[in-house]
Amino acid sequence: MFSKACEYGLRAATYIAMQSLDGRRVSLKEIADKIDSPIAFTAKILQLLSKNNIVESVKGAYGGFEISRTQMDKLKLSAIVDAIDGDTIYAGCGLGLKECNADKPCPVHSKFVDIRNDLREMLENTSLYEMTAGLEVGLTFLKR
Amino acid sequence: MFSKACEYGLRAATYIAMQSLDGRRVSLKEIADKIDSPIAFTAKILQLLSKNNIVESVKGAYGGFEISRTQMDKLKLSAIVDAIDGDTIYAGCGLGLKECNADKPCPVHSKFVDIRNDLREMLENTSLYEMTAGLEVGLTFLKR
DNA sequence: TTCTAATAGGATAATTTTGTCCGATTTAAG
DNA sequence: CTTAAATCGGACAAAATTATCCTATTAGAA
Ligand code: FES
Ligand code: FES
Repeated sequence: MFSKACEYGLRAATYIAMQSLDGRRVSLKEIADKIDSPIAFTAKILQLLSKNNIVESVKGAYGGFEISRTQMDKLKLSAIVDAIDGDTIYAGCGLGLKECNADKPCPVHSKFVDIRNDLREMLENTSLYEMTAGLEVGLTFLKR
Repeated sequence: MFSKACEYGLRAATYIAMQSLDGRRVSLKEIADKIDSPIAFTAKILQLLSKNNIVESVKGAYGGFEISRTQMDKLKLSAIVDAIDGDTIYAGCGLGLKECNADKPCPVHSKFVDIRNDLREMLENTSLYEMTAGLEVGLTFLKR
């Protein structure tokens, strides 16, 4: 569904948000450990999220990553997916035609757009703050 | 969403089904041309579909690929996706945890399963025969 | 029987994605 | 000022996916 990079990005942002709620800035090392991701690869993804103003990065000693309380309310999952995977999910045709195009649709188009729209709506309506809700009380997990 | 291989497989099977409706057995070359796919790669995919009894292959001169009328009614898109991409779509977690597991769900699990189930149902309920309907009358396309 | 056109299948190559390494830079503490 | 801990960023490496090439095999037709 999403690329590995995007999956790591979603998990990382969620973990940062959760810790930011407690006022804790977190390091790359801690993030990679808590979401079970390759550390150097995760660094690249966090750089990208930082450039897209999705997470805030602080360099130097005692630095790390954080997300402000107001940001994690406004920030939807779609922003993260857009930043990492681009619009392939929304624009791509289910059968792999160059782009999805209702004027010259592929045979699954009408059924596929419904599913894709549901996915899009879910991503656009789910905030990072919501993502943290179950995590804190141990109902949901970012690693097993 | 699907791998390139799977997209080619779905398009190829659909084209074969459509031609089989007219009693025409089609060659690899024709298929690749009509669905705009790399010929040798498409050959691999058709081998796989043939081994999984999704298409029938006939070797030698005047050979090619075909799908019987009864088969294209029974055959659902899910069979093709299963054969090529396996169960990653159904079993995979939206955030990339090892497997999707309701007992230790990720933060998007509850929302994600609904979308994934819709996709699964669509694939399981759409027959290859249905796929050919719009194609013959020029309402849908396998290439642009 | 021989020729020809087709799929089968193994080996290999190119590309993309994923992942690692290392030095540069930044920043706070001592 | 020096040191230590952290991100940044470029180069590189590994793995997976996509794509190509070539030979073997098959089977119909002349
Ligand atoms: S054209 Fe294929 S999904 Fe829209
Ligand atoms: S556990 Fe993540 S989608 Fe089910």
